[in-house]
Amino acid sequence: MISLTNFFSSSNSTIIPLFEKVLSASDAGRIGRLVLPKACAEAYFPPISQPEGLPLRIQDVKGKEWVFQFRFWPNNNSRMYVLEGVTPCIQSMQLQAGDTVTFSRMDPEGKLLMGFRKASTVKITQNVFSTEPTSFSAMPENLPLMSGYSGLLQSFKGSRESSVNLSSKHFNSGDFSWYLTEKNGGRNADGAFSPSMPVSERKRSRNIGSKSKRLLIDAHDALELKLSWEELQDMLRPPLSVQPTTVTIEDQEFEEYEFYWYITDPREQEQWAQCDNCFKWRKLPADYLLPPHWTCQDNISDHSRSSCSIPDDLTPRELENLFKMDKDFKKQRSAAGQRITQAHDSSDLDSQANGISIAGDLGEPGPASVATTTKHPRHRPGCSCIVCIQPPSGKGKHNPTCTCNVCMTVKRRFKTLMMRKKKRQSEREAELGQRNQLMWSSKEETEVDSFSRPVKPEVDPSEKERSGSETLARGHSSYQLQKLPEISKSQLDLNCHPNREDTGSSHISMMSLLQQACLPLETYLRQNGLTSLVSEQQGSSGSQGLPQDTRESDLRVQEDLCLASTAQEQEKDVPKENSEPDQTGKDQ
DNA sequence: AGCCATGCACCG
DNA sequence: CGGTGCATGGCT
Repeated sequence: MISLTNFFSSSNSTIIPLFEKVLSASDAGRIGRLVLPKACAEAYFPPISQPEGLPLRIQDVKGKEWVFQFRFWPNNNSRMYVLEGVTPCIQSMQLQAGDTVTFSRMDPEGKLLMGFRKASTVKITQNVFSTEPTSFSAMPENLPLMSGYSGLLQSFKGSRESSVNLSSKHFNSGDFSWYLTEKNGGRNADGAFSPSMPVSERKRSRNIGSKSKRLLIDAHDALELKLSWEELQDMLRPPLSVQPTTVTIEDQEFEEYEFYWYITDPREQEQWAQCDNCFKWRKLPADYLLPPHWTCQDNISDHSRSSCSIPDDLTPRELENLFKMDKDFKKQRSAAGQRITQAHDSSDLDSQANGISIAGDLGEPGPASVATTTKHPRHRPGCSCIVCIQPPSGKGKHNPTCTCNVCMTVKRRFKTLMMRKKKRQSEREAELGQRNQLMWSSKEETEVDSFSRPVKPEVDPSEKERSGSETLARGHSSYQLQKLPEISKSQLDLNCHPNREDTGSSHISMMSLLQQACLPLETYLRQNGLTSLVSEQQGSSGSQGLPQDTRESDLRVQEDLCLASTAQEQEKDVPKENSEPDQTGKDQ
């Protein structure tokens, strides 16, 4: 079983997916030469000026280290980059033409890693690097990494029993640490391979090639790549040994697991759970797997709050913030979903087949993808309906009367949230009635509007560093928070499309509530602390000056949490270099 | 026009 | 004859 604590524990290594290559017949053939996409080779492998190149040490998924000769041939006025001596490696992986090899780098060591993906199956075919604790960066370096990253994610999913760290702290865009691989030369490769190249592979390989053209995108854009927690949820699956209960409702299949799996923000140390009896919120360790039915008595982690008679851990203000975050978060989430969709090259069959949703380049336009989520055939990456959010690969629609764990949890939490919201609203109205009767009609709206102004003129210096794409997402923050009466009157729709709510209708979906209920409340509720954290990390960047009580500030932090915190870290770690397109990979 | 899969000549 | 380096041509 996955331990999220371990999953997100501190590790000093981060895996940076680099690129992938669909093996051609030539690549998989007995010649032992793997043609590298030129852009990938120049971007991610050490620069070579001589055709002889240099040996590259690359560790495969089993931990075995291979040494390939990375070199090029003059070709016309250009170069053809190849890896020589790949045959034994490809043999050991039992790869053939059409299969995909992925290249990654483990930082800060700079160690090169390679994985693979079989073309014949969408299923998991490999284990992730098993020799030592590793981690995935939550932020691939740039867009073309997507497919490679998906391969790694697939790798990860194949090793769900192991502890893998997801960390973005050590990401260092543009920093190529090749010294290790270059210093350790020597070839140990030879052998043969049996090719069986499907005709279609040509086209697929070309797709990879076309993607590689985007390798050298602005490094700043690369910083915008990140993996949202929703997509992280995609990575989390119950162990294979866990068999879901399959239920068919309205011709749709459901998978229900005993536990409702959900992931918490690793940057948070807690999650929130609500008592089934008293509806109080309790703070729980982040790695606690919340069962569908939970009461204060189950709060074994904090005996001082293991009784319904003990006051709520959740303060009214926190709850208030939670609601105010809702709409904005949906906007952000929707925008992220679109970016995910854009990031999916529609011609990349493998990526589609994998259904890996990765928040990719935020600004680069791309062809609309037809890729669906792994959760629901009609949904798309970024969809945040209950089906797609449901971590354990839930399928199909949940109808309003569904009593599955997920729905029950959401409904329960929704109920309590509604109660609290109503209570708070009535309190406020009563208070306002004493002050000014004229405020009756638009109290809530006024309050909301005061919190939902578009981006302030004064901008956090750190935000100025961000790309326009993120600014765009940020600009979507002019949200319209649903008002409680509308929520109350609305039909709960577990399958509402996220975008649909942005139309401003009174329609409210369970999706938004699920976001509140399923995602760690700490993410929403600890803005101040996180704001402080950001301030600390950025030192004298000036963000400390932001009033922590400002909702917009909170909202930005909220967005940062979901989309930009890693980028902030990058900016902190590499303040200058990352603002320029990376040229280190260029040939000298 | 550039990339890349693959053909093929040359060389040991 | 197999490996190496380069050339060719399809494809985008």
